[in-house]
Amino acid sequence: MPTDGTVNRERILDAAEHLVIENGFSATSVDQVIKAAATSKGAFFHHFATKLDLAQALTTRYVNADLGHLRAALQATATAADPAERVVAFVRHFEEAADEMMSAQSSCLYVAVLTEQQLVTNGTADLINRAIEAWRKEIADLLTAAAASRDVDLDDLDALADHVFVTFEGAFLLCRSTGSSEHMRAQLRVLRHLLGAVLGLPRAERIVGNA
Amino acid sequence: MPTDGTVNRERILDAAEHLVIENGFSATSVDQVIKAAATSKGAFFHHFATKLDLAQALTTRYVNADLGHLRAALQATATAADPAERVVAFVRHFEEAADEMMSAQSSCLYVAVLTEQQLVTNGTADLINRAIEAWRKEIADLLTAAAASRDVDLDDLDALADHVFVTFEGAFLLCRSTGSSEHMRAQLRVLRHLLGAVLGLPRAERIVGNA
DNA sequence: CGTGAAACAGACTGATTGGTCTGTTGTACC
DNA sequence: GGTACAACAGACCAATCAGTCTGTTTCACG
Repeated sequence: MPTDGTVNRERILDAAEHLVIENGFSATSVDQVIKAAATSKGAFFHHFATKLDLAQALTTRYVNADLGHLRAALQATATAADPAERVVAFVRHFEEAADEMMSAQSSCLYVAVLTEQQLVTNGTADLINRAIEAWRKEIADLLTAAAASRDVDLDDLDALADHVFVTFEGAFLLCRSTGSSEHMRAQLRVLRHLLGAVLGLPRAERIVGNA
Repeated sequence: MPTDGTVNRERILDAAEHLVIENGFSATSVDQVIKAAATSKGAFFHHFATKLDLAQALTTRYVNADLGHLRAALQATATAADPAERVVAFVRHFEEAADEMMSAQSSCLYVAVLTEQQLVTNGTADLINRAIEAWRKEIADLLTAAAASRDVDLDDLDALADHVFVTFEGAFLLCRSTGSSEHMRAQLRVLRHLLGAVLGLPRAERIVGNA
């Protein structure tokens, strides 16, 4: 093999991810990506057959990172004694990382992908669905344990679990529109309070100890 | 005046709104809009100076419709006796309209606009911000009344009010990704339960009477 | 040391893009 | 009935687009 191509490929993906999140997929031209990655057309189409291929590769990598964050949060809260408190700690974990996350990216790649029907139908949305299902499953498990230990009845567990994803994506859009990134942390905090309330946690435990 | 131009202008906006929500703004060409509206290039650029002008006009109209829905929901629940129950009724109002809304549009124009930085910086996002602020203000008022009547302490009212917008937008994305529109109603239902819980409504009132 | 293939570089191409320009048509008003 | 102007229609244009093609460099392996 000649020089390791994966290095340049990652550089292209880095540049493309930033541009696509910032401007959208169709609004980002291959030439722009090439320029930002300081590479050439030959290199780009050596690594990606078409521009749609780039979207797939981009999303695959992003989904994997996303699932990494999910696993990290599960691991960080695995030691929690009470299942309901673990749910709260799980959300707080992202709350504490919110500002750093928002300074690294102004929005979410999922938003850019799901905006364009061509990316939804070409299979890129399926990659995102895998992430959505993973979040749903893991959070539903956390909620099941919490509901059981507190003896509360949560009538649509999957939908409640999905609400975490919904909050993330909605908060990303709120941040974009207003131009202020602090909404992410604020919305995660709201989510934490709401989940605490529905799980019957005492108010003091919900309010105190903010990130 | 010759034949009323506003009729054709509205036809162009209708066609553009559908295409932009479905495919995104940059992925929608002026030629596509012209074809869908069964009109000509001359007509298009007679009504809109540039393509970005179309985005502004599109968003202005969409925001006004959005604010109309907000006002309608406020009016429909104005008769509610208890302020906390009005909050729940307010959300249920959208819950009942969710399926119809999702069959009319597969996503939200706000998502398409906020995806592209060029639209955020050119002032189109400011139009959306007006809508966001209106929702925040009205819902914060509802929540203030509800919190007072129930003697509960909601520590960040604006953020909690914003969570309604966040839920809508996040649910739109969830629907797009999964391809199933029922998530909108489900997420609004989750929102209703969560708000009911944080306002201290008895569980029976939260669960019973689903849309 | 030669050879084959991966990893580029960049000139080139046909199609599409947003936008312009030159008309033509309809009609309100004098 | 002339005239002025809004409301179109559609040919046209330069720029940009995704993608191709022909080379050149680099290196593992025999």
